[in-house]
Amino acid sequence: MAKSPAPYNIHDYDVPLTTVDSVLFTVHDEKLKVLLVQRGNAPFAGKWGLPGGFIEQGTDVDLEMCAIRKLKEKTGIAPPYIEQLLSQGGASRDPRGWSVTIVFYALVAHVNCEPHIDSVTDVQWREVSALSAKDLAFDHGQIIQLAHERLQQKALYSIVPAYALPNEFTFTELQALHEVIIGTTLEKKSFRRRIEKAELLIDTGKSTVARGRPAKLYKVKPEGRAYRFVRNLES
Amino acid sequence: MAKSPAPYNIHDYDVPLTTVDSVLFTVHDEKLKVLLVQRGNAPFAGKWGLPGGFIEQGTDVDLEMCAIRKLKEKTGIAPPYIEQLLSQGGASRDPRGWSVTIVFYALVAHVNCEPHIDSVTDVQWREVSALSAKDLAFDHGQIIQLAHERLQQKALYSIVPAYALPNEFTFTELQALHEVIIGTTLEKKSFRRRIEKAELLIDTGKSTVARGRPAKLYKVKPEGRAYRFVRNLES
DNA sequence: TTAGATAGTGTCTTATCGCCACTTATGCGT
DNA sequence: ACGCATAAGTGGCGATAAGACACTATCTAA
Repeated sequence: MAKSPAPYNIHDYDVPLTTVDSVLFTVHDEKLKVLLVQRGNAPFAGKWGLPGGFIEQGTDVDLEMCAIRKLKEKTGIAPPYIEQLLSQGGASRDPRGWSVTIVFYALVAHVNCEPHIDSVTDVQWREVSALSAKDLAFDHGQIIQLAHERLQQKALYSIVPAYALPNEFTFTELQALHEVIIGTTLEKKSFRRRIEKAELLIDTGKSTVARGRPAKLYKVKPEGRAYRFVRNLES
Repeated sequence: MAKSPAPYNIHDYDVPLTTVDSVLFTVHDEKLKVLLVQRGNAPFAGKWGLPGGFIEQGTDVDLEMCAIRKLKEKTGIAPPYIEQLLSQGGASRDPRGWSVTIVFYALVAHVNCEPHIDSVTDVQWREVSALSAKDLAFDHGQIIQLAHERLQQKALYSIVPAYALPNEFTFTELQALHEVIIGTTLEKKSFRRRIEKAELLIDTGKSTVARGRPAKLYKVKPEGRAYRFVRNLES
């Protein structure tokens, strides 16, 4: 327990193996998907797990920046939305010993990272409803389920899921997205009333051109990003 | 980056100084209070901070159990309610280097730990509204504020604050507690409607004896503890 | 010009919430 | 013993919000 102030030695403390992982969601083909990475090293080599890893003490200024760095490496871009989910830690979740993971969940538009992901083989979008916890590394199956439940709450009470859409989107697209996340249909009028009351969207003035009546295009208000925002990809 | 499976050496990894801290709330004299501990060692020796510390890898099975152990050491009992708040981590929050703290918040009835705390000098209940962030160790002032905000949400939408009361309590006591937490008054009828609809309380059949009409005594349903519960102190 | 398709609105009904007065049940002072 | 002060608990009205669903609006394609 000798403790000289300046020279800090990690061996003075009973410190667990600490990592940062993220559950990155997107929606494609009307299905909710999550980004998984095939592990190259033990433990769980060859299995698929969440993107993440060790903190780089010289690079990462805080936990969120660490999570963003890892996601950027795997997808090519920083996600427009990220938030801390929870931390899991215990003696038995990693065969190497006591470990802790700080988990974030994040959203990204599928189109914005498709090219980068298509170019590698060890990173894939996987449908959430088709995942089996026992096929995943560590306790990542359970963590994904927790993240999904949190995202479902967000879909019911906020417009956070909008960050899984391109910058400009229609009301109908947003509703369809929310429906995919929560797994049921929503009333059109009620949905619109709720979103309008929140006043978190800006009418861009533009409209879609397609079969049927044109739909107004909206984007998320910058102030709507009261939660910590990451990077502004809009013009 | 050499990685032999079995022998695990902490120095192979860039691991931060990881600790577990808790924000333990109670209510006494119609004021919301939080448990603080005076630090004996550097950094911030002499300053007051949250109860917590390093994980004991041989003792603690997971993060929550670690938090409970620390609280038991300081108060003499395990809190009837505890939940993870968030994790803070960064390069500059601890002068010793990159550090992470996993923070829990918890509730306890003041009467249940008063004797133990009165017997020591380095543990105190401190009024939340009278705290100044700059007088506290690390970023603990900011963390307490976040915990308070979370508790306020719980007071508006759940009966979690009930765990800061003795096992049996009246509706009026519960309402007064919620009012202290959120800092405003609540409508009696609306409050009762909300609590009754949730069906999380059991009528004990007993009543108070005092001036005025006797009040029914309730306790929290065991199933009301859908959130992870800690220890059942009731008979 | 019209049918089909999709966007967006009007409006009735139903549930919920804030509000406040009223009733109920006790202790206590005289 | 009686009524008054005190605190618990309820009734009920009007405002607001939420669900349901038919209706209108505006485009493309043939």
